[in-house]
Amino acid sequence: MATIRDVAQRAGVSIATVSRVINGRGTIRPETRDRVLAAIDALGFRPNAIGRSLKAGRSQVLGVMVPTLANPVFAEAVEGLQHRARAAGYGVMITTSEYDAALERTAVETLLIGRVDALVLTVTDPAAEPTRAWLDGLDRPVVLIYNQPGPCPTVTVDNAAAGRTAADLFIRAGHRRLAMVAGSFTGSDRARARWTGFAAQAEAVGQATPAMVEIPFAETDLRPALAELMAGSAAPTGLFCSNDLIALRAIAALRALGLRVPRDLSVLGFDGIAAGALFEPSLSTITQPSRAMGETAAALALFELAGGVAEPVTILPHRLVEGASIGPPPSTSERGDVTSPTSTGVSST
Amino acid sequence: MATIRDVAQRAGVSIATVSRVINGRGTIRPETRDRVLAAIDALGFRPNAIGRSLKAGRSQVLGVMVPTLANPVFAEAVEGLQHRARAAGYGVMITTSEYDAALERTAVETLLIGRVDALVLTVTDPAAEPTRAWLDGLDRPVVLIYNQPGPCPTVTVDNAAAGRTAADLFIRAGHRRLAMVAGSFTGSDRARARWTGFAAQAEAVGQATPAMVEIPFAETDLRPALAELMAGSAAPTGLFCSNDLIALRAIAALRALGLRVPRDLSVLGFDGIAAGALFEPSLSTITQPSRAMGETAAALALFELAGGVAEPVTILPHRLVEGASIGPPPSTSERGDVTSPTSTGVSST
DNA sequence: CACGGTCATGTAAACGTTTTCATGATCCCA
DNA sequence: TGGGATCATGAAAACGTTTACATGACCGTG
Repeated sequence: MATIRDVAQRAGVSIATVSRVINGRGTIRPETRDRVLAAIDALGFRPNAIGRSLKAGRSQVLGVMVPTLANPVFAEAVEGLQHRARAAGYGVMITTSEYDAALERTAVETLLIGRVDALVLTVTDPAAEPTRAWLDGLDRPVVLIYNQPGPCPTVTVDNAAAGRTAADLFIRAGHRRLAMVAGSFTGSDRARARWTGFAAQAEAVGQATPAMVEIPFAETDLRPALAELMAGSAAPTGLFCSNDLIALRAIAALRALGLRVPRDLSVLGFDGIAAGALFEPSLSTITQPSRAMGETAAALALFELAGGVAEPVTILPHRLVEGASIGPPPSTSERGDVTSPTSTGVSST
Repeated sequence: MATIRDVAQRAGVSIATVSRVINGRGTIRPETRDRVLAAIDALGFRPNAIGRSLKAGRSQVLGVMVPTLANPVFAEAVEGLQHRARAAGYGVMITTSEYDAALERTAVETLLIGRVDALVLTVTDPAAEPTRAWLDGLDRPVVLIYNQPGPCPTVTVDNAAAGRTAADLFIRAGHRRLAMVAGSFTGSDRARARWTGFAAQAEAVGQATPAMVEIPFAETDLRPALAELMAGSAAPTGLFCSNDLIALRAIAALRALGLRVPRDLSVLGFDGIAAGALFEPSLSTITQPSRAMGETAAALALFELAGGVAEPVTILPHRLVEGASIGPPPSTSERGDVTSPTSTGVSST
């Protein structure tokens, strides 16, 4: 690997001159510049970013942590972020927490050791205590994405409002008994915010508090939980899923249970992943502008690196996309009964 | 930000001693170690990876380039790769090429400038000439993933064999006219390999060469292309899609055209993304072990960094997952006709 | 023609580590 | 009790850049 010194020697100049040529700083005699460029070319010299970073004190790298890349929402955000970062000459180091609050800290630690200039994170809950503590102990710009506004500038949608919109949609379609399912209400601040808006709106029109169903993130089979939820005469007719992946799994599980969407149960997702629109029935969902969120987060991080002070909260617009997975509630008589298997993770608040 | 010098001063020792404590090298008097550790703790000192890298000549970072993170296949591979890398104390810098061969070179350049120790890449075609040239001009370990074996160690599945398996599946179900659809046969070496096996197997049993349909990667509406393909009496009864995303879009497009899967057309995907199994009809597909491929690629890269010489080709097993999207071919009479709209990207070889 | 100013380039320090070599202290055993 | 081995630590060089400062050549002007 050629160094700046090799180039200097070959071009018969000092390393300072080479550096000036590379960075276009100072004044150089055209003939000298040509000699240097020729030497750079001949040796295939590429300035060493590490040496450069050491001197500059900056690495030109953004660190990103999301729960998983298996959820297209995060993958898209990272893609947008990466795009924006590259445009600014920044690289992106990535890591995943796998929805594990304990892993989060060490994962971020990995990024910090990699000496990223700024961080863009989605954590389980920025307000929860172990997290909040190390979060504002960080000595670099941090931008939260998807999270509820916390101790750092946050790029998100209005989850509570979206929850209200969700309830409204069901209510206007005539539903009177609602439920919501999420990976973990306690472990995800955004799921909680959506729940809050959802439940509040249902209550505001005099309905009972919706049922609350939690299924572990790793669990892909929703049949037991949904069978239990749907058993009995007080079963909900509208189901709000805290993300599209869960919504699609729910629809598949209901199908397996012999229930049809939206005839027996109306389903609403959240996120707006591409697969939802291809589904039959097409998934009604509340879309987040994931790519734009990633881009915005990158922009904010870069802005702070440039010395700016970012707005504490940047709310991007969510949008209701009506598909075919929501219909009118069934009249109680026309729904077939489901046999309830083993009880799993269902609670009512 | 505290440096090793600050720690040394506070602990009343030299920086060499601090370094030894940090890295557990050499022998240190317990009492001295404690003093140093206390100083590190008090100052919140974290060794600067840049200084460390400069000295070591290694950055402890792997660079990854995939076409996009929007395809769960790549996202999962990156997740696996990241996981494996982190276990070895390596970070992962990521970039996407957006399926653009011209962008690939500059994207990799970005990674190189970031001084990654090794690269894991999916390129459009490692054998195509501009690519091949810069690919083996690289001065670091490079591992290809998903690509056909090229000038560097490659982690992939046997795409040609998978193509044959695909054809076999259709043939055994009684299909006599097949077609394959891909984003770009010329731009994707793996799509081409699948095609080769697929077509060869069809021909081997005396069938006509399957029809070949190309749709640009960005195009999500397959209706025009499929309408044209399905028009006329010689329409195929089996459609092999070069990835699951395309397969799901195809099923949705066929539905929109009034055609049913598998009654009017059997569909087979490739990749094994999670959404496929949730679909109605569930998608028959050939799964690649994406996460394992990412992990393996990381392992190979790390192995080469450790001085090993990786096998030129690592073939991981693909697996046929039979869903409900493949059935017997329709008798010609029972299929409804389709009106053919504008002609687009259909060719027959 | 002398002198202030610009131009073109070189010298050397600095960034934060790791590591080699050197040094003094301590130890063990003959 | 002396001397080689081991222990504990320090001094300084090196990694590859950037950049402040220095230097000499040249130019134009009064």
